[in-house]
Amino acid sequence: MNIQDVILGILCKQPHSGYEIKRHFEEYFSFFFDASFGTIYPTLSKLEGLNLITKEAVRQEGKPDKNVYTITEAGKEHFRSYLVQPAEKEVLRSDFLMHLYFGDMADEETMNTLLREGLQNKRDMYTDLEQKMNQLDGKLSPHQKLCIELGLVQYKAFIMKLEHVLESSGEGPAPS
Amino acid sequence: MNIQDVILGILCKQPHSGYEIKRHFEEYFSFFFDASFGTIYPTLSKLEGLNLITKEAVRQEGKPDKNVYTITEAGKEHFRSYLVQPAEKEVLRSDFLMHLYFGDMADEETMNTLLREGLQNKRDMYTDLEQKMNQLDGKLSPHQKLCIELGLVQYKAFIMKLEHVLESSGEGPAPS
DNA sequence: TAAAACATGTAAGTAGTTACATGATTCC
DNA sequence: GGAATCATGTAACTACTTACATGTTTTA
Repeated sequence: MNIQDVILGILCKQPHSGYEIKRHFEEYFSFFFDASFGTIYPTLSKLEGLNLITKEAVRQEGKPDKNVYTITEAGKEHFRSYLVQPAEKEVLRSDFLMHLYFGDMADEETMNTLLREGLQNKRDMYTDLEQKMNQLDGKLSPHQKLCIELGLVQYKAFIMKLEHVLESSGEGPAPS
Repeated sequence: MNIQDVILGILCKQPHSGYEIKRHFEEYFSFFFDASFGTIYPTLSKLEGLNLITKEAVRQEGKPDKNVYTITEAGKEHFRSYLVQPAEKEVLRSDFLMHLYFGDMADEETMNTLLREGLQNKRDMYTDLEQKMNQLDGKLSPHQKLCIELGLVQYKAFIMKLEHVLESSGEGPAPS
């Protein structure tokens, strides 16, 4: 998986500008993928050069003009070949877990802060994702809904485990 | 968090060669961090140049010689300053979820394979991690054990959700 | 009139991977 | 003698991020 595949996937459904693609990343799958404008725009140029998408300038009222990209038949074919490949290994990079792993070298105060902030952070992520699912409910395919639900159950498991640990460590109940 | 911090953290406990550091990555935290030899060796040279670690050639019997690196006081100080920083945002990159998200564009057979392979993959990861925890039980600090447990509960939640989905999709019970 | 949102793009740098290259030593 | 493991390193490349640069339009 690289950004090219993801952009082609988004454009399969309907044409979008680079700005809209970035919004799509944030709205629909920020929890398992992200990319910056610094990658999106050059990638769109590259895909256009490969004739996998075409560009069209669109004037807007009340907003600056935008470049809207449409996928070509070759682009769709390219995306289909991505889709039937086996999924690559999932990669997690967690600075929280790294801090926790080396926790014995830090003082108790630092570790308490780490755990509390880690817990609050996951609670916020859970709430955001849940809200997103409720807002988007009608627009989501069953597959897309499952994506979000898989995120939610994993967050929930993490939260419950950490709450349990904080509760039984003599710090009193973790505040909700 | 970058590789430098992680290597310094490992060397805080005891001196290691580059090869041993790679083994440590694989054994103790492959599920939330990884790095290749192509990064480890240049990073060790760089850390040595910064006087954060020192190198010593060690002859071994029955094995090739190795370069063993020891952390300096400056290196320890550097690592401590990493440890008290707030943890960076966790990053997940999941090709499985991306495939699932675009599932409507694939046929049923492809999606079934994806879900089954995704489930089996997580089950394998769960088993590996569980085995590791049991093997390492005596060597692990409570913090380190919690790291692994947080991994396990999240894997478990993913597995249970996917099993439930596969069971109720008329495909018969998912094989264990 | 300033901030926020919309919109596009580039340049420099970071942080890594993969593949290559080499060699010792052990075990089957 | 060949595979596996131990061991180190480099070169080319990939894939990004961050910061910079610019400009429009709306909203408070």
